[in-house]
Amino acid sequence: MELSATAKVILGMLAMGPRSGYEIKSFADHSTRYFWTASYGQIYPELRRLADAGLIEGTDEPTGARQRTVYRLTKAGRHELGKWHELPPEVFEYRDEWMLKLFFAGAVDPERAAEIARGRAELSRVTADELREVESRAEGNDPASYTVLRFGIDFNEFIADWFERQAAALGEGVPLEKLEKRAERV
Amino acid sequence: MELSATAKVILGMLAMGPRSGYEIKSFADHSTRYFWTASYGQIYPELRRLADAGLIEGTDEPTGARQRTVYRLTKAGRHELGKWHELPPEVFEYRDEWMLKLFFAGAVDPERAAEIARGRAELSRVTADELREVESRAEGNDPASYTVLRFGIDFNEFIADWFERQAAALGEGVPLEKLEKRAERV
DNA sequence: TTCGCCATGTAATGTGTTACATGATTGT
DNA sequence: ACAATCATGTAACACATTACATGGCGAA
Repeated sequence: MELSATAKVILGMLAMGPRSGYEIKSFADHSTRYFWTASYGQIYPELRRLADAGLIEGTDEPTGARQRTVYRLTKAGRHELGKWHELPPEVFEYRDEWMLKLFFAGAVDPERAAEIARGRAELSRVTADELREVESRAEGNDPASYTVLRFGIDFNEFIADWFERQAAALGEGVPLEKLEKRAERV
Repeated sequence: MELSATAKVILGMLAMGPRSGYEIKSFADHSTRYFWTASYGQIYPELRRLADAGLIEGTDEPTGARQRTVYRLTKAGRHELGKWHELPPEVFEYRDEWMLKLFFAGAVDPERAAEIARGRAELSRVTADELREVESRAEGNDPASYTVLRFGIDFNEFIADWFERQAAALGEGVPLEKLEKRAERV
């Protein structure tokens, strides 16, 4: 059975414990979203498909009159998740508009190159800060998921440092002190 | 005017010089594909749309009886490209199945974590080698596009080194970072 | 003559986001 | 009473890949 992108994240999260669709989404927004997103428009229909296929099962657990369905893995679901997990990963997608603009800068507007590099550095600096926030709130992480988080932090810091150096090298009319201040923040 | 993802790469490449759809595709396959892909199914329809909108114009330049249409930017196209280039970049997408599997390894199969980390390292090592190949064939790169290439190499090497270290640590059941922090505290 | 490359294009299918729509509960 | 959050779901639209389909050219 072929699992959709959203099925993979749903099954994985249910392996960590029973959850509602809403909880899957909000957990994803604080964890996997940096490398694997999921939207309601995908989650709810997929939850239904997975239940129809017998990989998960939902039980009604309302809060007062507020409807709520909590899903958990079935034996078949756990088996399917295990089969997927054993397979060599295949999906790797990276699309970065900063890189595209920088790539064309020479033919479009060479003066802009350093500015783009600085912007890219800043983006990764902000992302690293967000991830450090996630890290400070995380409790009892197992080694593997902590590794993923740590990778996010280190790799974004690497990118930020790298492009700050390049922005200086690509040389433009930004006062040096501004670059230096940014470098000090590391 | 809103440019589609494919319009951006087409316009940028035509700014470097006139090209056929086929040439745009093969150039993209050797340059932007690492951060911005384009397929024939998008390129040819988009070429028609851009020509209809007056941003590019095509002239018939067949090779013998083999049909061939070479496109170049119009004044309006160059203007539109410039407007896009000035805007702060917005698209950043990163989807990595290795990270997803590693993230769930604790709940699915902890023994597999080190293996996934090693696989991820290997993937980036191979990509870095491919990019070094591209670098050796590249001639007369302008500083900005060379920066993009160099970034690809350095960042993939960083990832490969990082995950090789982690694979060793995960093999022992503890991520490196945690060991280091523990050592610092003592 | 066959293979690899040049060259253009369409159709089916899949994937995913965004906006919309509805309504309950909790804390201030 | 209001805002934030909990909670579920659909419809329209956009985007992209893959497979398919066609055919010429040049070299071994």
